[in-house]
Formats: sequence, structure tokens, C-alpha cells
Amino acid sequence: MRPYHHGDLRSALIDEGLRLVEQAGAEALSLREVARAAGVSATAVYRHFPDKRALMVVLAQEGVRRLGTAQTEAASGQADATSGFGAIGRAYVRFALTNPGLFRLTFTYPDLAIGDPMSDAAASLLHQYALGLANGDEARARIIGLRAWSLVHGLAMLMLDGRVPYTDAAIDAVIDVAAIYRDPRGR
Amino acid sequence: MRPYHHGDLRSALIDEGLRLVEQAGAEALSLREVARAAGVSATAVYRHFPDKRALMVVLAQEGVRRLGTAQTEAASGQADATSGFGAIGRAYVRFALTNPGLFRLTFTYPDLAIGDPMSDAAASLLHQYALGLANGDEARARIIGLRAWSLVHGLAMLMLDGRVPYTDAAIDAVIDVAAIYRDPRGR
DNA sequence: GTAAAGATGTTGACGGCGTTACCATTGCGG
DNA sequence: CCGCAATGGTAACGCCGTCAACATCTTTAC
Repeated sequence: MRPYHHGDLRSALIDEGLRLVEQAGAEALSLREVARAAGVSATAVYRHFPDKRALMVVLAQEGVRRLGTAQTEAASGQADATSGFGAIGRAYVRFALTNPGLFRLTFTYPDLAIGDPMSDAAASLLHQYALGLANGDEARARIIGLRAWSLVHGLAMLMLDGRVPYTDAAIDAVIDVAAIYRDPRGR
Repeated sequence: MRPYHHGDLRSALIDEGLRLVEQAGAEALSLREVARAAGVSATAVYRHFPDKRALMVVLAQEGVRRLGTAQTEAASGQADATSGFGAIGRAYVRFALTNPGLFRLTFTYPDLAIGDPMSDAAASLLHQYALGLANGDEARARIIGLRAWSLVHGLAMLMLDGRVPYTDAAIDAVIDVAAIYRDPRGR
């Protein structure tokens, strides 16, 4: 006999949500479907999240966390700052292509901008590497960081949206650290 | 007396769609709302489009067309290839921020990849400039073009999605043509 | 000129959605 | 042990995209 109370419905909803967002895509994901997957009525969700958006926010936060983990791993095996910078960039694109549903939810779900951009591992990793390449110059680090983020994010989105074919060669060619980082003394 | 037949419902639906997509956002746009705005029943739409997606595709195509126009205008006033390249990049980001609903529909509406990427004005303009900077080298032009596209697309998306604050200074700093184009002879 | 055929509109219905109001069951602190 | 808060379910509302069936206007064929 399944008990009336689930036990840990909140976690179950998040797990099923993460599973389904990958299977169906963020926009196609419905609250009712998540509830069904968790074996619970649609309205039970409202005991743990005020509305659908609140659940989506939690899933998106998990997305940021996992992206940060993937990038940290990718950077750990790299010798110098330049190759590390390239590694976190490639890890970013690879994460997007490996987890398209979660990535799109995390970054482009309507009105889902989450807190301070520099509060998560992914962003602080980026800033730290950018600061290294900028020799500690904060202003330059911000530009380098933003340029690198734009580059990998744009490539990921274009590939996810079918504008650009997905090839590893293209990723490597686009993510050329020397092309992002320009020494003010002119190389 | 309003006649039973509309006259040019197809165009009216497209016009209202373009208007509403800017007002409500692509994901929030409903077929029924477009029909209401055109003063017609919901199912009348099906005489002109097989389903909602077909209407969205037409709106997206109009988006590509308008983006191409904006970029062509931006490039026309520029003297050399380098400044022209920068101009079409800034025009890309500016277009996205000025027409957020249409831009998102055009590029990130689910399963809406449209035809040959090089068939529209925006893409051919990009390729033409990239080819100029690459001195006619096709392979290098593709890389330069993809890198530039990724850069401006990523910046536009990050700003649209509220990840990065919108400032003109940031756009100018990120779109540094010399940072995208690297001469193989080392500058 | 008029009737058949086709194009273009309407109404009504279906199942799915997010959400609310209200009721049922369970577990916990006094 | 009992009352209450926490956590579950049912029913319903107004949206949505879409289909079937019917109504009206326009065009074409004789």
C-alpha cells in the first residue's frame, strides 16, 4: 500500500523535473506531467512550490550548479591559465549540447534571471581565469570575461537551435583563447 | 456591416502576430489571441496556416528579413571592411535588444531552424565581410564568420535573458573586430 | 444567368494546461 | 490522545491548440 503521504515529494518533483526537462524540453514541460511522473496529483505540487515558475527556478539553479561542476572538472587537468580558459569554454559548449533541455531552461526560460551572476561556480571560475589573463586588471578582466562568455554562449545557442551544425572542429576553431585575449601592448 | 470575409486575413494575422510577439513575447503568444486581434474566430487561422508553428515560421522569416535590413543599413555608412564588420555586429545586438520578442522567436523558438543559413541577407552579409577579412580564404572566412556570429549572438542572448546588464559600452567593448580576426602572420 | 465548386468564415467540442477552492488524511506537540 | 499543521486529493475555471461540421461568399463552367 502506497501511503497517503509521499515522504519526500519535493526532491522527487525536482528529480522528475530534471529528467523530463531533458526528455521533453523546457517549454514542453508541464507541471501536471511532473506530478504524474512522481505518482501524485497535479495540485500536490503546490504544497512545495507556489507556482510552476518556482519549480523551474529550482531546476535552473541545479543547471547552473552542474555546469559549474563540469567546468571545474575540465579546468582541473589543465597546466596553465590559457589552456584552462579554453577548457572551461569547451566544457561550457559541451555541457549545453549534452544537456540541451537543462541548459536552455537555465539560460533562456522566460523571466528566470537568477540572482547575482557572480555567485555560482561557473561564473566565478570564468572571472578568476579572466582576471589571470588580464594580469589583475579588473576592468580588462570584465571585458575578457564577457567576451568569452558571449562567444561560448552564442556558439552553444546557435548549435542548440540548429543554426550551426555541431562539430568538435568548429568548437575548437571558435574557442581560440588568443583571439579573445588581446594584450594591450599588442601581443 | 463587416463582411463575412475578411479580405486579406493572412496579412492581417502576420501583422498582428508581429505586433503581439513584441508585446507579449514569443512563448506567451497564442493563436487565439492573434485571431482575436484580427477580429476573427480562432479557427479561421487554419484556412491560412496548417498549425500554429506555420504562423510562427512566417513571423520568424520576417524577423530574419528585418535583421538583414538593419544590418545592411548599418554597414552602408562604413568606409572600410573592418569598421563595416563591427557595424553589422553592433547592429545585430542592437536589433535583438530593440526587438526582443521577434529576435527570440526568430532564433530560439522550438524546432524552428529555417532553411539554408546562408540564404538570407544577414547571413550573406556576414559571410561576405568575413571573406574580405580572410583575404578570400574560404575556410578561414567560415571560422571568422562563425566566431563573430557566436560572439554577437551570445552577447545578445545574455543581455536579453538578463544575465548581463545592457550598456552600449559593454557592446562596444565586446565587439572588437581585431579580437575576432587574427591574421595568420601574427597581426 | 445561374448552379456547382471552392475558398473562407463560424460554432461547438475535446483533451490538456496552470491554478484556485475546498475536502481528506496523516503525523506531531501539548 | 487530541487538536492542529502539514501534506495529500477532487472538482472546477478559464485558458490553450485543434478537429469536425456547418455557413457564407466568390469564382468558374455551362
